[in-house]
Amino acid sequence: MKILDTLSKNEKELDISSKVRIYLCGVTVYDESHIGHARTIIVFDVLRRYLESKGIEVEFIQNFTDVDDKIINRAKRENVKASAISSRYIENYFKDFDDLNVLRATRYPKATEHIQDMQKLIIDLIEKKIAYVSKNGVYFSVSKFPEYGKLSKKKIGDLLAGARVEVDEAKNDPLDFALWKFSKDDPSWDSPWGRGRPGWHIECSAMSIKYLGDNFEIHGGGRDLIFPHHENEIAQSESHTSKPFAKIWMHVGMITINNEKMSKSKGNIKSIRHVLENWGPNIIRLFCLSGHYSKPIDYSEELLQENITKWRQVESSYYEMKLSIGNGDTTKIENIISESKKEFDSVLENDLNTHLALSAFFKFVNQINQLAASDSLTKSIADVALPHFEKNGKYFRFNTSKNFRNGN
RNA sequence: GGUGAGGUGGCAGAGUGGUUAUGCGUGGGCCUGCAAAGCCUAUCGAUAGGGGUUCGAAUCCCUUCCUCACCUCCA
Repeated sequence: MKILDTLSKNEKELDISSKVRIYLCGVTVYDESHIGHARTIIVFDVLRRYLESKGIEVEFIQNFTDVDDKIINRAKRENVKASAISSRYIENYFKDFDDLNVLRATRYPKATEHIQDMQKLIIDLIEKKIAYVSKNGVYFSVSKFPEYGKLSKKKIGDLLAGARVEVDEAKNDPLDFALWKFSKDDPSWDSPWGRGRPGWHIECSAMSIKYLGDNFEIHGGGRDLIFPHHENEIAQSESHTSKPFAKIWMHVGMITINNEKMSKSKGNIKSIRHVLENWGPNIIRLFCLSGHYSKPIDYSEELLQENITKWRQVESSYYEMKLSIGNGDTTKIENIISESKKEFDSVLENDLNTHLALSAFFKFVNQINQLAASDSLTKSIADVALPHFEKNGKYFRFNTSKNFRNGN
């Protein structure tokens, strides 16, 4: 299987010689998840299901960032502990994503439960003189990692010219980023350097290495994480292990509304709960998979509506197969299925092109509906076609059986 | 300003040198008590503009314009 690797800018062959280890940067749990989160996670869900369907073992780790300024601010505003906020939205997360039929990850490590692991990593970086302690915390010294910028293709000089880096006299260099921030407020832990909390990026380095090792197969997330988050993760992790961090960096495009990124500040967020209530899980999954994962998808009623039409066709074919009777020749359907399988696999093997995979599936569905319309869909055909239908459907994890009023 | 990704029919989305797939939409028809769904059939492009390479370009090169993302937290 080939996957577009952000770092090398090439499609790279996924190593399936043994278990495939995937680390996906999850969400910061300070509010409801939105449809953009859903897209990234659904794309990885399909990747994972596809690999597993091929008999490949997948270890899938997805973190929760449960220590963060946004969580702390919200906790202050509501006058509760930060942990109350994060546990509320973790619960919320599982509710949303279970309803979206996303398989649970192998493990959901939380930042707050890996403070020791992060501190160990920071200690190592300080010993290597790549990190330093200053007035406000511990910082990573970007100048000690010559390859800094290799993922996002940024040059250090350009970054400085951007002049948007925060000015902080406690840092040796404006580009340096925090590994540990001193603070005595609510979520804080003792450390060799003083009480405080971890910086954002260090958790993913510490947890991915802990659970997946130094050099795992795929590290993923939304495109917006490329810089600075993943860039910083590479700097920390590779400085620590002296090995290439992830073999493939896979980034999922943004969901936009009127061609603008969904974001809190623009107030154009569509929460998963909202979309779920209005359209349901199948339509959301179809919508999220309707374009290539690396490109943006524009959220619109029109596109969702189109997916409703498609979903009805799928439902209809399932219903027809379930209700079919009689015997008949199955060679034609066997050929259709074998074509469909071939096409389905080959487009997914080619950088997980879910849009084309869905096309292959819809083509098959349409064939079934044609047979049904001409009264030639027999039970013997359905017996051959249903397993294929269900297998395809499983990759996308559509909810079928529940929805059929006349289903057996 | 820097970096990256793009600009293909009303919309979505393939196609990396040789009849511009496919789906949605739209028109007509079949089916149906009506509608929806389903099925059949028809229908649309001068592939952002301009130059170049070539027998031949959406596809390669140059150039102009436009869009988005990242450069601050972000899936």
